[in-house]
Amino acid sequence: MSLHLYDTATRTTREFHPSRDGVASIYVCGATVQGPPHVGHVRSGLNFDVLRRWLQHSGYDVRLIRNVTDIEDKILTKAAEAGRPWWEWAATYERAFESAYDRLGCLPPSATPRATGHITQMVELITRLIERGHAYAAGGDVYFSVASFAQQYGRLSGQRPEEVQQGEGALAGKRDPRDFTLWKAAKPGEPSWPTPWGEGRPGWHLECSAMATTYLGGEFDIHGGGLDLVFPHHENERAQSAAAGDGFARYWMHNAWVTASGEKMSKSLGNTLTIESLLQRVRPAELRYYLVTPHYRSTVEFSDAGMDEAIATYRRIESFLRRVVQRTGHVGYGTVPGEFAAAMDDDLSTPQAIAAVHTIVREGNTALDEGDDAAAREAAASVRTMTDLFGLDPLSEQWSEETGTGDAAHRALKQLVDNLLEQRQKARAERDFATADLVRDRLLEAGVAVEDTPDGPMWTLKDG
RNA sequence: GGCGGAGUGGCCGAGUGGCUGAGGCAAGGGCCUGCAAAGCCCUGUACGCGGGUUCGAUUCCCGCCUCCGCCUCCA
Repeated sequence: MSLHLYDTATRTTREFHPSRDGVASIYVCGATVQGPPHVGHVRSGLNFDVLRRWLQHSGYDVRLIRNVTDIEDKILTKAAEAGRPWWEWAATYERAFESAYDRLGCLPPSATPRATGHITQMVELITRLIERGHAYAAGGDVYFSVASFAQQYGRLSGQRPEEVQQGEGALAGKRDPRDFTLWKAAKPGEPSWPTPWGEGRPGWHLECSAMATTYLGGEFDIHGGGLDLVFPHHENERAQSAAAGDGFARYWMHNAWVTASGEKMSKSLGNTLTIESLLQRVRPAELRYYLVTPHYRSTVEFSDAGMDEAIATYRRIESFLRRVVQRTGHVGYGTVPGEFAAAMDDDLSTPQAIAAVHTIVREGNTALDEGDDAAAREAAASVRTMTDLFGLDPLSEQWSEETGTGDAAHRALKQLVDNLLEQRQKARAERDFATADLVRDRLLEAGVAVEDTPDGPMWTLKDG
């Protein structure tokens, strides 16, 4: 089976055929950098990171563009309220998003273009639209004429052009309430750029069309983003680009929400959970496991119980790999079982793919118990590869406990613990279990959990 | 009002016209273990409600109930 993806535009699952052989081009709507990232924002980044990894594994040269919206009403408002320059505000949260993606193990996109760096391309796109009769300038603003594109408008989101309303309200120069803004005339004190229609700044949707085609060409493969972007954002992007004569995206993918108490997590509801606060109590890999394991089109109801379950499950996989390393030394990468590949090819059915991981983990544990080291190693190698496709390989540089602890400090700790464990082993050999247990309790108090295995004691840092 | 998604065992969460409700978590029993932990094995009266189609529906069709989302900035 080859890769099939659910396409929002056709509401069907279609076989993936890239526009250029061997290359997969993806444009993902990234962050509007107006505040700190929360779990929901990051879920989107994570979902598309998994898609990207799977495409790469399938042999594609992946071009992934994830934009940064760094000019927009809210950024201006919030920065003004805080008495800070808007560009500093945007840069601050852009770094916060970068850091969150990074800590959660997202591979860096091919590029992360900013809206403010592509004004020229936007002006050019507007010019094309005006020439073709799909846009008009009015008093320094420029609008897209929905009526001029009515036969295609609304198809992505299933709206009827007659029913559509844009939220922008009745602006002065708008000829039709359904029209939307491509370019906004500058108000006094606002940042602005010169254009043939006067000083102004980008409208909401224009930047994505301009950036996507700048980097990926007039026609590209996948356009992704959160479900809430389908209308009006993506509908309008598509209209702009198609009206300008570009083929634009061939597949539209949308990830579902992270909810809290049944409601969508959003800033306006004030029920957001920032990455910053979450990572104070869970390890990044565990949070990633929680967000990446459910299907990307299913809502994730965020809960502590759910998080705890993810932690327990991830640790089961992790401890299997640790056991194998302890027994047999370094474990490399292996092959992916057919069920795993089939699940991933079926619109990234991650729940079934992860079930395949668990099956191999169980088989590998059994092999360990039976002393079949070769089988255990093979299972472990397979598990590493599968989890790596989720960005979760517990033995990877990114997640293994050896990193991030500070080398000298970690070496010292390792030596101290190993010494104590040596003493404990001696006590155990002499059947002095009181001493052995005392050592174990002391270590646990210090945050080091010890487990005895047939291959000797294993220890891990207990967090929290 | 327009468009769309969802309701499966104690919990999370797949899936299918009948064969064994995938997988995980939790629980109970067992094996292993100095103890603990981990691991392995075994155990589970499900598919929101009411109709219909069918030899047979959780799965298809109709109606209803409940929850959620987009249509205003939003991943």
